[in-house]
Amino acid sequence: MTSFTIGQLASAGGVGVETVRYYQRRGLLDVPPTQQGAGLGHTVRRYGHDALRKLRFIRSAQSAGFTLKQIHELIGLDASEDRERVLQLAQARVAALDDMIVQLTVSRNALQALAAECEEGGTGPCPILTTFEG
Amino acid sequence: MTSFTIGQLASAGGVGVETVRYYQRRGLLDVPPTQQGAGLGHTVRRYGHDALRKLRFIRSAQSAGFTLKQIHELIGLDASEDRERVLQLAQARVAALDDMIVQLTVSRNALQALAAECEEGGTGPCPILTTFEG
DNA sequence: CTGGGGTCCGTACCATGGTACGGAGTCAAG
DNA sequence: CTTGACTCCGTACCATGGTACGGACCCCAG
Repeated sequence: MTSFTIGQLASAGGVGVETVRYYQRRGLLDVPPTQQGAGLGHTVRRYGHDALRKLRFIRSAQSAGFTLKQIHELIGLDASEDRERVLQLAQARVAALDDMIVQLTVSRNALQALAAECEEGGTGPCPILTTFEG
Repeated sequence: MTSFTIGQLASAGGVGVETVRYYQRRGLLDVPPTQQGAGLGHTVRRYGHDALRKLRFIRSAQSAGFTLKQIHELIGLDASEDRERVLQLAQARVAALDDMIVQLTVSRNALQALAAECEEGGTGPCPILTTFEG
C-alpha cells in the first residue's frame, strides 16, 4: 500500500480520524491536495508514508512530554539548519524529564510503601494522607 | 501561628488563593465556618494545620499523577476502613508510574542522543523526526 | 477618616488536547 | 441502483486544572 486514506492513516498511527484532522488544523500535519486528475474522479485526500512518519513522531514526542505547540516547532526545525535551537529544546526537555523521572520514582516508592502497609496490616484505616509527607 | 487566613494557607502550600478556592469548590478542601463569636466580629475564614496538610497532600498526589477526581476519592478513603480500594488505587498507580518512568526514560535517552548528535555534528540539518523512530 | 491590602463570593474566561455532530458527497458491493 | 462505509468540512462541545474579574466588605496604618 503506497498511500492511505485518512482513516487508514489514523489507524496506522493509532489515533482517531478526528485527531488527524485536529493535527492538520494545528498545522502539525499537511493537508494533501485532493487527487482529481488521475483517471477516476477522486475527491478524497491521500497520504503517504511521510505523513505516517510525522504522525508517529507526533505521538512519540508527545510521550516525551512535548506539547503540540513545541512539536509544531520541532517539525519546523527538522531539516533546518538551526542546530542551536534544536539543542536548546532537546536539552531543556532532557533536564525536565530527569526531574520528572526522579519525582515519579519518589512517588512510586511512596505509593508502594502505602500499598504494602495497606496489604499486610490488620484492620483500621490506611494512612493515605501521611503517605506523601516527607 | 495556629491558624491561617486563606492567603497564608495558599502561600504555605505553594499555590494561589484562587487555587485553594478551586479545590474547595471541587470538594477537596473544607470551607471552615466564619469565626463570628470570638470577641471580634471576624467574617473571615480560618484554616488549621489539617488544611495545610491536606493541601500539601493534594499537590504531592498530583505530582504522583493522580487526577483531582482521584485525589478526592483518596481523601475520602483516608481514615476509612476500605483497605481493598486503597490498595487497588495504589497498585494501579504504581503500575502506571512504572510504565511512565520507562517511557520517559526511553524518550530522555533518545533526546540526549539527538542533543549529542546535534552538538558535535558539523553543519546540515538535525534529524529530529528520526530521533523517535525505533 | 481615608487608603490600601486582604477576604468573600459568584461568574466568566483561559489553554490544552481532543471528541462529536451534521450535512453533503463519493465509491464499491450486492 | 440502492445501501453502507467512508470521506470532507465547519462548527460545537467536552474534561481538566486552573486564572481572572468585579463588587462588597473589613481591618489596620498613617
